Amino acid sequence: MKKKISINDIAQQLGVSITTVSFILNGRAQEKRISEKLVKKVLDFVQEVNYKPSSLARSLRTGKTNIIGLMVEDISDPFFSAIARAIEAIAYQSGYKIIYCSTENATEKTRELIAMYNERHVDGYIIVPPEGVEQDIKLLLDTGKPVVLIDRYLPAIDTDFVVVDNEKSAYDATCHLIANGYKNIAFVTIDSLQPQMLDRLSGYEKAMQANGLPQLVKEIAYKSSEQAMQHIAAFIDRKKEVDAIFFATNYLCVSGLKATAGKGINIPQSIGVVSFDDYELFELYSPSITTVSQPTDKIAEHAINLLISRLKKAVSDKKFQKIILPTSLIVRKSSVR
Amino acid sequence: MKKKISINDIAQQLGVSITTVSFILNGRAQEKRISEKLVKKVLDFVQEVNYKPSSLARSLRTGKTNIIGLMVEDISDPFFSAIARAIEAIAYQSGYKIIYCSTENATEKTRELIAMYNERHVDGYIIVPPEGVEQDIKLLLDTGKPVVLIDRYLPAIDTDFVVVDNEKSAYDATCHLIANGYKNIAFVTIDSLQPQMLDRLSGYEKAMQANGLPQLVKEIAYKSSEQAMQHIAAFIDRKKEVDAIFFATNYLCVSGLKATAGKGINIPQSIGVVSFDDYELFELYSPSITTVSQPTDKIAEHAINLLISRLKKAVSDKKFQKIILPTSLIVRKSSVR
DNA sequence: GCAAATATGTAAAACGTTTTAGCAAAATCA
DNA sequence: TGATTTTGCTAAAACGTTTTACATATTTGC
Repeated sequence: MKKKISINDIAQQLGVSITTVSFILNGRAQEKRISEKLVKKVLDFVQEVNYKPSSLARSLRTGKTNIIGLMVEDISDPFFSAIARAIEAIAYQSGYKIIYCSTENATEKTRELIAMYNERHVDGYIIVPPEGVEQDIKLLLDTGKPVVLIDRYLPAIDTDFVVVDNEKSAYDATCHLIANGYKNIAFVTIDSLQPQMLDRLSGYEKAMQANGLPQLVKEIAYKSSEQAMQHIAAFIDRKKEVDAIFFATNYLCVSGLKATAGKGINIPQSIGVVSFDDYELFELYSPSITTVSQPTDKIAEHAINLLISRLKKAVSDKKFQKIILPTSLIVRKSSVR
Repeated sequence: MKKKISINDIAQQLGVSITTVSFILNGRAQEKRISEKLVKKVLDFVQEVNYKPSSLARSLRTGKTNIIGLMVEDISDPFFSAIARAIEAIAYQSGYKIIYCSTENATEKTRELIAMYNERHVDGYIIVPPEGVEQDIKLLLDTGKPVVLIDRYLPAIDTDFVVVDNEKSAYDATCHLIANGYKNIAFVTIDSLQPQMLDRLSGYEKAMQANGLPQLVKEIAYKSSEQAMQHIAAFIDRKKEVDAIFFATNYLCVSGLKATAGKGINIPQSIGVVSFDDYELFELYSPSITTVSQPTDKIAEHAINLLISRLKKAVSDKKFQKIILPTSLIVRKSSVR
């Protein structure tokens, strides 16, 4: 079993000092007036023995790890995995690595994960925050670690965030259903106080109100896909008057489709459907499902660039950026009759 | 901005030595005969100031990071993300953290990622290997880092792996189509020499041969979902005699469904469909798609337990485990007529 | 020919842990 | 009482870097 080589070995074998090797490897040779001859000698040798500095030791010394912690709700949700991959790609180009994890929207798990990331000395965070982690995030900010929130923000926390215009998006989507002749439009959401959910609800409510239509909101306590399906099925059975459903998230819509699939309900004739968050399934489903599509690439781009710019300048100008992006309504068959 | 507290601060403020604090925190107090009184005093103080040891410093000293590198082909593919989440869950329970990334099945990217993980001193690896990374993996093994391969193995590398019985699975799935009266069954796969793909092909070939049926294999050079769709569409147009398609991966099948959707082709009447790898879409699609379902939980469980057991015992008994798991055929409407 | 400036490099501290080897005081023994 | 053992704790090295502050040789200026 081979032993890893260290900067010390390099220095010894070449008969120079560790300092010199370090300067050369960090591109400070000219500044430190190391002769070109020696620079070449060292670089060649380093190449030859395939020496890689220990990032552990380097981080210990510099206090920087070049690692960004990314915490999303569920890495297997296509919306979040799309964002994650986009963020990763940009970060790599700037020399940052991403380590990600799924919070499952659970407060306790998230707090533990934050503690773990903090312990691992990640340089900065991009977080999709569940409720109840305000104190933990404040702690990060207090210790000088930049935090960018995405998908939703925490009203109590003053920091950068990137979200979409949830209220307007929901308003527009609801109006689209109304324009297609639907009148008894139900809004199916999760029982959560998170701002993005409240904004979507508010958009729906305003649209219905503006059109003098009755509001019908169903909150699901999301435990599992199976349970959600049953609750939605029961809801549809009970509320015969409903002629359209606006699902507040993609996974609620999937559960909803499973619920209707069993009943032989005709979409879009007997019930119109619109969902938040696009998904490959919605494009291929029969009928295809109309969705509010979030600009995942833009979200990723803004978030990571914002974070990197914070990391670059040690100065923390207290001007936090609150970025609100527009969505696009992708009209498919499920909402047109 | 608060400063992080170190073991040194603890020791100073309590008027004891660093060594003592370290022993107590590592649960070696009794062994080292530290008085209970002092133990309590230290633990209380540590709790009070919420001290967390620097994992960087610890890792530098011990050579262990308690981090496992997980490299899958595409973290946004539901098959891989399911495995990733299961692995993560088990690893956490044993005190290991997972950092994952997507190789995109690209040799160069994977080699860079391996180098990066190595540089970060991860303790062990779980890898879905693309072609051409044999040397890099051999290097890891030579430096004493355990590596478990999943989904596929590398014939040239002797190490642990967990795969499914691809040949038998493909054989059975093909026989299922044959039993339902399909005769001109095409096998659509990617142009890859990876063993799991060759095994699936081989299973198809043997089944067709055993039943005296003509073989028709279409290899797609997978670049993008869009391109794959066009190639499959062209293939279907050209080969009018084909009455069933067996897709070798889930993403090929999705492209295939997009291709047929445009043509008004009737599944399962005019063309039967079976896919490798289950997927939520396949359950909800009309008609629902028959799939070869891989036991993602079992794969994850075996892989992580194998790796952890290697990490626990420094002894490397050269007996590598080659685990081959069975799949299950989930029969849905797309293949029954 | 001598001081000053420049060129080329290095010693050593620091980052925050773990761990080996050992020391002083108290307790036990004979 | 003096030798030995036990108890309770600690000094210092090591892990592999970065960086500050300085050292030595050579060249330049006059």
